[in-house]
Amino acid sequence: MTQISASSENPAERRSKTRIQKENEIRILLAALEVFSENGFRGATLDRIAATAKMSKPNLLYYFKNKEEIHVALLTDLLDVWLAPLREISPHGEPADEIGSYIRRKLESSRQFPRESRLFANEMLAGAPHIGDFLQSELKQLVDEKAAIFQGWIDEGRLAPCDPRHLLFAIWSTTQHYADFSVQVRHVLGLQPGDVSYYEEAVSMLETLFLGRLVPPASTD
Amino acid sequence: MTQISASSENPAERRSKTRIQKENEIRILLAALEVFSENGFRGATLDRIAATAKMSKPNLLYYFKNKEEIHVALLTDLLDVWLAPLREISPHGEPADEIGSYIRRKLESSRQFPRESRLFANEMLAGAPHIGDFLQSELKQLVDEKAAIFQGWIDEGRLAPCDPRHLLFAIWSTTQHYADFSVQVRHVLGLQPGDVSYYEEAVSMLETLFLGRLVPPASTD
DNA sequence: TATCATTTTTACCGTTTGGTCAAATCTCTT
DNA sequence: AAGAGATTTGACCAAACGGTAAAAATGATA
Repeated sequence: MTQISASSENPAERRSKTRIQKENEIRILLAALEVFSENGFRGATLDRIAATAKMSKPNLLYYFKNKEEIHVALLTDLLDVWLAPLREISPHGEPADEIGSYIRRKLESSRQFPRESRLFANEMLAGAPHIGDFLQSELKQLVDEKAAIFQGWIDEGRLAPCDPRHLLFAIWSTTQHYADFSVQVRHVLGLQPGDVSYYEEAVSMLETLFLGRLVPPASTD
Repeated sequence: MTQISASSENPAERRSKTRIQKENEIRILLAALEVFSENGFRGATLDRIAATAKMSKPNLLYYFKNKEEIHVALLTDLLDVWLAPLREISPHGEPADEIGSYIRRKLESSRQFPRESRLFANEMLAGAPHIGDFLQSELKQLVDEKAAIFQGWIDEGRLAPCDPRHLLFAIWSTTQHYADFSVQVRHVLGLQPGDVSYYEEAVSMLETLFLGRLVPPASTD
């Protein structure tokens, strides 16, 4: 159903979680994901989360001590999902293979977890008040590491000279766009609300863009 | 200072706007842009907007009859800014020139109007409740028109075969990313809060990506 | 089935929110 | 300098907000 892990520890000092506790924490996190990802932290309300979870507000607060704790629990789960595709980039493969499969993993992640992607986007737009530290430490470190791999390829002439970190930005933005701006994508393509058929076209476009030559040299005839 | 036009008509049936009216509407819209772009529509409050505009809340509501009217006024101004760079794409230029200058215009727009970009992004994440019509009609129409230009270039072999609308998505996402996710960009690059020096690198990266050949064919030696 | 811990609900609290109203103040014109 | 219209404010309201307390209901276990 989802990767949400119910890893909070609110009804504190409990040895192990009861059946009901595990179920309800997941129900709450799923509802909160829905609400936070659409309205951001400030725009979300406990009443809406409780209603979405089909649960009374005080009952919800029995499992999480306040609004922020729910948000943090969601973001914590999210960051693993976010980093996973990036970790897999290997220095040993061909640049085209590595970049290609990274794009496919990110697109797949967008398709599978659009709400998680929008949750992340909302946090960014708000200035990353809750995950600023993560961005500066964990993410920066991983980016530096992977950027070094790209730089190695550039030095060997296997990748066009470019700023590797900006290459990553380009991959992130193009792939996440299909989750974060799905409304726009659907409206422009004239698709129905639930329709996500555009993902196949997206794969093809981004492979052309990142791996092929989009614009051939101008002919002079 | 900005392109905000103070084009609302709230203190209704007034023939022409007074000096004070024009000034205050702009003050309000600037403050609202600040607040809406960070927190989205639901996350923004009239109190915060009023405080940012250094104005009492009832005074603010003297100029705009409610929260939504301010938001709509902002979005209306915004859509012109958003479309402007797209309108300029001409079928008569070289693909590389047209796409290249479109990218530069969009990046420049991101640098000049980051808050407008985030306002737009917030509206998308919330499911475009206020500009769904615009997306389906005006934007779709313009996209279809420009996509036809791209398709013409593809048919003439001057552009790699690809879905032109997805090419536009790729340009939008990569360029807007620098405004919408500027926090992430800065944290990953290790820059200070106000620093937007990365825009030059961005231009260079996106020109390589869209106009050059990023990944050369694998050598077999 | 009695017991105890867990879970859920009802009733509530103080604050914030979007918004109104009427009185007070200011600005512009004459 | 006076009057009319434009602007601003303080006081207020009902609803929504995040959150609490304690009792009631349920579940697990013996």
